[in-house]
Amino acid sequence: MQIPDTSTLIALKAVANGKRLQILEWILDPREHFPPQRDGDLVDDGVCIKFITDKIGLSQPTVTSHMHILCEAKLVSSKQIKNWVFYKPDRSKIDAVLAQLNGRLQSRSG
Amino acid sequence: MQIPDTSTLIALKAVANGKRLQILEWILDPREHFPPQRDGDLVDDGVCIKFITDKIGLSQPTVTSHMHILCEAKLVSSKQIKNWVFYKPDRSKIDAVLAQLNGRLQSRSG
DNA sequence: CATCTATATTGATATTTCTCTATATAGGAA
DNA sequence: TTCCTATATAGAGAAATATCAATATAGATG
Repeated sequence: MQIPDTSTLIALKAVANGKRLQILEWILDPREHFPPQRDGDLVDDGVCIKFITDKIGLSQPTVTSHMHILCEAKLVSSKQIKNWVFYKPDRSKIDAVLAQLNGRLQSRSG
Repeated sequence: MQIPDTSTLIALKAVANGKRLQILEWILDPREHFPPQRDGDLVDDGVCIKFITDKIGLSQPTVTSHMHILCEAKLVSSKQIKNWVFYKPDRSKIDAVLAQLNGRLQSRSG
Protein backbone atom coordinates (compact mmCIF):
# COMPACT_ATOMS: atom_id res chain seq x y z
CA MET A 1 0.00 0.00 0.00
CA GLN A 2 1.26 3.41 -1.01
CA ILE A 3 0.24 5.19 2.18
CA PRO A 4 1.99 3.38 5.04
CA ASP A 5 -0.12 2.43 8.02
CA THR A 6 0.38 4.92 10.78
CA SER A 7 -0.15 4.13 14.41
CA THR A 8 -3.64 5.59 14.22
CA LEU A 9 -4.50 3.60 11.12
CA ILE A 10 -3.28 0.38 12.72
CA ALA A 11 -5.49 1.10 15.71
CA LEU A 12 -8.44 1.91 13.47
CA LYS A 13 -8.02 -1.38 11.64
CA ALA A 14 -7.79 -3.24 14.91
CA VAL A 15 -11.07 -1.77 16.02
CA ALA A 16 -12.89 -1.96 12.69
CA ASN A 17 -13.88 -5.53 13.35
CA GLY A 18 -16.99 -6.56 15.20
CA LYS A 19 -15.34 -9.26 17.27
CA ARG A 20 -12.42 -7.12 18.34
CA LEU A 21 -14.56 -4.09 19.09
CA GLN A 22 -16.77 -6.32 21.19
CA ILE A 23 -13.81 -7.73 23.10
CA LEU A 24 -12.38 -4.28 23.65
CA GLU A 25 -15.68 -3.04 25.04
CA TRP A 26 -15.90 -6.07 27.33
CA ILE A 27 -12.46 -5.63 28.80
CA LEU A 28 -13.00 -1.90 29.24
CA ASP A 29 -15.74 -2.81 31.68
CA PRO A 30 -14.57 -6.21 32.87
CA ARG A 31 -16.52 -6.50 36.12
CA GLU A 32 -19.69 -6.08 34.13
CA HIS A 33 -18.83 -8.85 31.68
CA PHE A 34 -16.66 -11.43 33.42
CA PRO A 35 -16.70 -13.41 36.63
CA PRO A 36 -14.08 -12.71 39.30
CA GLN A 37 -10.73 -14.38 38.71
CA ARG A 38 -8.63 -16.36 41.13
CA ASP A 39 -5.16 -15.45 39.97
CA GLY A 40 -5.49 -11.90 38.72
CA ASP A 41 -7.75 -8.94 39.30
CA LEU A 42 -10.10 -8.19 36.43
CA VAL A 43 -9.35 -4.48 36.49
CA ASP A 44 -5.77 -4.34 37.76
CA ASP A 45 -4.38 -7.29 35.83
CA GLY A 46 -6.83 -7.64 32.98
CA VAL A 47 -9.09 -10.39 31.71
CA CYS A 48 -7.87 -13.94 31.19
CA ILE A 49 -8.01 -14.86 27.53
CA LYS A 50 -9.76 -18.09 28.45
CA PHE A 51 -12.78 -16.13 29.66
CA ILE A 52 -12.82 -14.04 26.51
CA THR A 53 -12.62 -17.16 24.37
CA ASP A 54 -15.52 -18.80 26.19
CA LYS A 55 -17.65 -15.69 25.92
CA ILE A 56 -17.01 -14.77 22.29
CA GLY A 57 -17.51 -18.29 20.98
CA LEU A 58 -14.52 -18.48 18.66
CA SER A 59 -11.70 -20.99 18.74
CA GLN A 60 -8.82 -20.34 21.10
CA PRO A 61 -6.26 -19.65 18.33
CA THR A 62 -8.65 -17.20 16.68
CA VAL A 63 -9.05 -15.26 19.90
CA THR A 64 -5.28 -15.31 20.45
CA SER A 65 -4.93 -13.84 16.99
CA HIS A 66 -7.47 -11.10 17.67
CA MET A 67 -5.74 -10.24 20.94
CA HIS A 68 -2.39 -10.02 19.19
CA ILE A 69 -3.88 -7.55 16.73
CA LEU A 70 -5.22 -5.43 19.57
CA CYS A 71 -1.83 -5.67 21.30
CA GLU A 72 0.11 -4.67 18.22
CA ALA A 73 -2.17 -1.68 17.92
CA LYS A 74 -1.18 -0.96 21.53
CA LEU A 75 -4.84 -0.72 22.47
CA VAL A 76 -4.36 -3.48 25.03
CA SER A 77 -1.42 -4.85 26.95
CA SER A 78 -0.88 -8.38 28.15
CA LYS A 79 0.51 -9.79 31.35
CA GLN A 80 1.36 -13.38 32.14
CA ILE A 81 0.66 -14.74 35.60
CA LYS A 82 1.55 -18.35 36.12
CA ASN A 83 -0.09 -20.18 33.31
CA TRP A 84 -2.56 -17.48 32.35
CA VAL A 85 -2.40 -14.44 30.12
CA PHE A 86 -4.42 -11.40 31.00
CA TYR A 87 -5.35 -8.60 28.67
CA LYS A 88 -6.01 -5.10 29.83
CA PRO A 89 -6.99 -2.02 27.81
CA ASP A 90 -4.42 0.73 27.50
CA ARG A 91 -6.52 3.74 28.41
CA SER A 92 -3.97 6.35 27.38
CA LYS A 93 -3.43 4.80 23.98
CA ILE A 94 -7.15 4.51 23.40
CA ASP A 95 -7.57 8.15 24.35
CA ALA A 96 -4.71 9.14 22.07
CA VAL A 97 -6.27 7.32 19.12
CA LEU A 98 -9.63 8.91 19.77
CA ALA A 99 -8.00 12.33 20.02
CA GLN A 100 -6.07 11.78 16.78
CA LEU A 101 -9.18 10.68 14.97
CA ASN A 102 -11.26 13.53 16.34
CA GLY A 103 -8.58 15.94 15.21
CA ARG A 104 -8.16 14.48 11.76
CA LEU A 105 -11.87 14.42 11.04
CA GLN A 106 -12.45 17.98 12.10
CA SER A 107 -13.27 20.32 9.25
CA ARG A 108 -10.52 22.87 8.99
CA SER A 109 -12.01 25.27 6.48
CA GLY A 110 -14.10 28.11 7.84
CA MET B 1 -20.15 -12.79 11.12
CA GLN B 2 -21.97 -13.37 14.36
CA ILE B 3 -22.00 -9.73 15.40
CA PRO B 4 -23.80 -7.79 12.66
CA ASP B 5 -22.17 -4.66 11.34
CA THR B 6 -23.76 -1.66 12.92
CA SER B 7 -23.77 1.75 11.37
CA THR B 8 -20.76 2.70 13.48
CA LEU B 9 -18.87 -0.42 12.49
CA ILE B 10 -19.56 0.18 8.81
CA ALA B 11 -18.21 3.70 9.20
CA LEU B 12 -15.17 2.44 11.08
CA LYS B 13 -14.42 -0.04 8.32
CA ALA B 14 -14.81 2.66 5.71
CA VAL B 15 -12.27 4.79 7.48
CA ALA B 16 -9.86 2.00 8.44
CA ASN B 17 -8.16 2.23 5.08
CA GLY B 18 -5.31 4.54 4.26
CA LYS B 19 -6.63 5.62 0.91
CA ARG B 20 -10.13 6.34 2.12
CA LEU B 21 -8.97 8.12 5.25
CA GLN B 22 -6.72 10.24 3.05
CA ILE B 23 -9.58 11.08 0.69
CA LEU B 24 -11.88 11.92 3.58
CA GLU B 25 -9.29 14.25 5.07
CA TRP B 26 -8.79 15.93 1.70
CA ILE B 27 -12.45 16.59 1.11
CA LEU B 28 -12.91 17.82 4.66
CA ASP B 29 -10.56 20.63 3.75
CA PRO B 30 -11.09 20.87 0.01
CA ARG B 31 -9.78 24.39 -0.64
CA GLU B 32 -6.48 23.31 0.84
CA HIS B 33 -6.15 20.27 -1.38
CA PHE B 34 -7.93 20.92 -4.67
CA PRO B 35 -8.04 23.64 -7.31
CA PRO B 36 -11.22 25.69 -7.77
CA GLN B 37 -13.87 24.02 -9.87
CA ARG B 38 -15.87 25.48 -12.74
CA ASP B 39 -19.16 23.69 -12.28
CA GLY B 40 -19.46 23.22 -8.55
CA ASP B 41 -18.14 24.86 -5.42
CA LEU B 42 -15.53 22.82 -3.57
CA VAL B 43 -17.16 23.39 -0.20
CA ASP B 44 -20.83 23.76 -1.04
CA ASP B 45 -21.08 21.06 -3.68
CA GLY B 46 -18.11 18.87 -2.88
CA VAL B 47 -15.06 17.68 -4.77
CA CYS B 48 -15.27 16.24 -8.26
CA ILE B 49 -14.22 12.61 -8.26
CA LYS B 50 -11.94 13.31 -11.19
CA PHE B 51 -9.77 15.56 -9.02
CA ILE B 52 -9.64 12.94 -6.30
CA THR B 53 -8.67 10.28 -8.81
CA ASP B 54 -5.86 12.41 -10.23
CA LYS B 55 -4.54 13.24 -6.78
CA ILE B 56 -4.66 9.79 -5.19
CA GLY B 57 -3.08 8.02 -8.15
CA LEU B 58 -5.42 5.07 -8.37
CA SER B 59 -7.51 3.98 -11.33
CA GLN B 60 -10.87 5.64 -11.83
CA PRO B 61 -12.92 2.50 -11.02
CA THR B 62 -10.94 1.98 -7.84
CA VAL B 63 -11.66 5.50 -6.67
CA THR B 64 -15.33 5.13 -7.58
CA SER B 65 -15.36 1.99 -5.45
CA HIS B 66 -13.75 3.77 -2.50
CA MET B 67 -16.22 6.63 -2.78
CA HIS B 68 -19.13 4.20 -2.81
CA ILE B 69 -17.85 2.67 0.40
CA LEU B 70 -17.62 6.10 2.02
CA CYS B 71 -21.11 6.89 0.73
CA GLU B 72 -22.63 3.67 2.04
CA ALA B 73 -21.12 4.48 5.39
CA LYS B 74 -22.92 7.83 5.06
CA LEU B 75 -19.67 9.63 5.76
CA VAL B 76 -19.95 11.45 2.46
CA SER B 77 -22.78 12.34 0.13
CA SER B 78 -22.68 12.70 -3.62
CA LYS B 79 -24.28 15.17 -5.97
CA GLN B 80 -24.37 15.06 -9.74
CA ILE B 81 -24.02 18.28 -11.69
CA LYS B 82 -24.11 17.91 -15.44
CA ASN B 83 -21.58 15.24 -16.20
CA TRP B 84 -19.69 15.43 -12.93
CA VAL B 85 -20.16 13.82 -9.56
CA PHE B 86 -19.13 15.71 -6.48
CA TYR B 87 -18.46 14.21 -3.08
CA LYS B 88 -18.91 16.13 0.12
CA PRO B 89 -18.34 14.99 3.70
CA ASP B 90 -21.39 14.60 5.89
CA ARG B 91 -20.31 16.53 8.95
CA SER B 92 -23.17 15.43 11.18
CA LYS B 93 -22.64 11.76 10.40
CA ILE B 94 -18.92 12.06 10.98
CA ASP B 95 -19.59 13.73 14.31
CA ALA B 96 -22.11 11.06 15.22
CA VAL B 97 -19.61 8.29 14.49
CA LEU B 98 -16.92 10.03 16.51
CA ALA B 99 -19.34 10.50 19.40
CA GLN B 100 -20.41 6.85 19.25
CA LEU B 101 -16.83 5.67 19.26
CA ASN B 102 -15.83 8.01 22.06
CA GLY B 103 -18.75 6.74 24.09
CA ARG B 104 -18.11 3.09 23.45
CA LEU B 105 -14.43 3.30 24.29
CA GLN B 106 -14.96 5.12 27.54
CA SER B 107 -14.18 3.05 30.59
CA ARG B 108 -17.36 2.62 32.56
CA SER B 109 -16.04 0.99 35.71
CA GLY B 110 -14.96 3.23 38.55
C1' DC C 1 -24.72 12.90 -35.62
C1' DA C 2 -19.84 11.75 -34.21
C1' DT C 3 -16.67 12.31 -30.76
C1' DC C 4 -14.83 13.35 -26.38
C1' DT C 5 -15.07 13.38 -21.33
C1' DA C 6 -16.71 11.75 -16.80
C1' DT C 7 -18.41 8.15 -14.26
C1' DA C 8 -20.24 3.43 -13.42
C1' DT C 9 -20.22 -1.48 -14.08
C1' DT C 10 -18.20 -5.99 -15.05
C1' DG C 11 -15.00 -9.40 -14.47
C1' DA C 12 -10.52 -10.92 -13.22
C1' DT C 13 -6.58 -11.26 -10.09
C1' DA C 14 -3.78 -10.57 -6.02
C1' DT C 15 -3.64 -9.75 -1.35
C1' DT C 16 -5.38 -9.65 3.16
C1' DT C 17 -8.33 -11.18 6.75
C1' DC C 18 -10.79 -14.51 9.39
C1' DT C 19 -11.24 -18.82 10.92
C1' DC C 20 -10.35 -23.53 11.86
C1' DT C 21 -7.69 -28.04 13.06
C1' DA C 22 -3.57 -29.92 14.49
C1' DT C 23 0.40 -29.48 17.06
C1' DA C 24 3.86 -27.37 20.21
C1' DT C 25 5.12 -25.31 24.59
C1' DA C 26 4.94 -24.61 29.28
C1' DG C 27 3.15 -24.61 33.87
C1' DG C 28 0.45 -27.12 37.56
C1' DA C 29 -1.23 -31.29 39.77
C1' DA C 30 -1.24 -36.07 40.87
C1' DT D 1 7.22 -38.45 35.49
C1' DT D 2 2.60 -38.38 33.53
C1' DC D 3 -1.46 -35.99 32.70
C1' DC D 4 -4.22 -31.90 32.41
C1' DT D 5 -4.91 -27.04 31.41
C1' DA D 6 -3.75 -22.58 29.15
C1' DT D 7 -1.73 -20.40 25.47
C1' DA D 8 0.98 -20.01 21.13
C1' DT D 9 2.32 -21.36 16.55
C1' DA D 10 1.86 -23.54 11.97
C1' DG D 11 -0.66 -24.40 8.11
C1' DA D 12 -4.74 -24.49 5.33
C1' DG D 13 -9.05 -22.92 3.39
C1' DA D 14 -12.75 -19.56 2.78
C1' DA D 15 -14.21 -15.03 2.42
C1' DA D 16 -13.51 -10.24 1.96
C1' DT D 17 -10.88 -6.41 0.08
C1' DA D 18 -8.20 -3.74 -3.18
C1' DT D 19 -6.97 -3.15 -7.55
C1' DC D 20 -6.95 -2.98 -12.60
C1' DA D 21 -8.33 -3.35 -17.70
C1' DA D 22 -12.16 -3.41 -20.55
C1' DT D 23 -16.55 -1.88 -21.48
C1' DA D 24 -20.99 0.60 -20.85
C1' DT D 25 -23.57 4.78 -20.10
C1' DA D 26 -24.60 9.41 -20.39
C1' DG D 27 -23.83 14.16 -20.99
C1' DA D 28 -21.11 17.84 -23.61
C1' DT D 29 -19.06 19.59 -27.70
C1' DG D 30 -18.26 20.29 -32.34
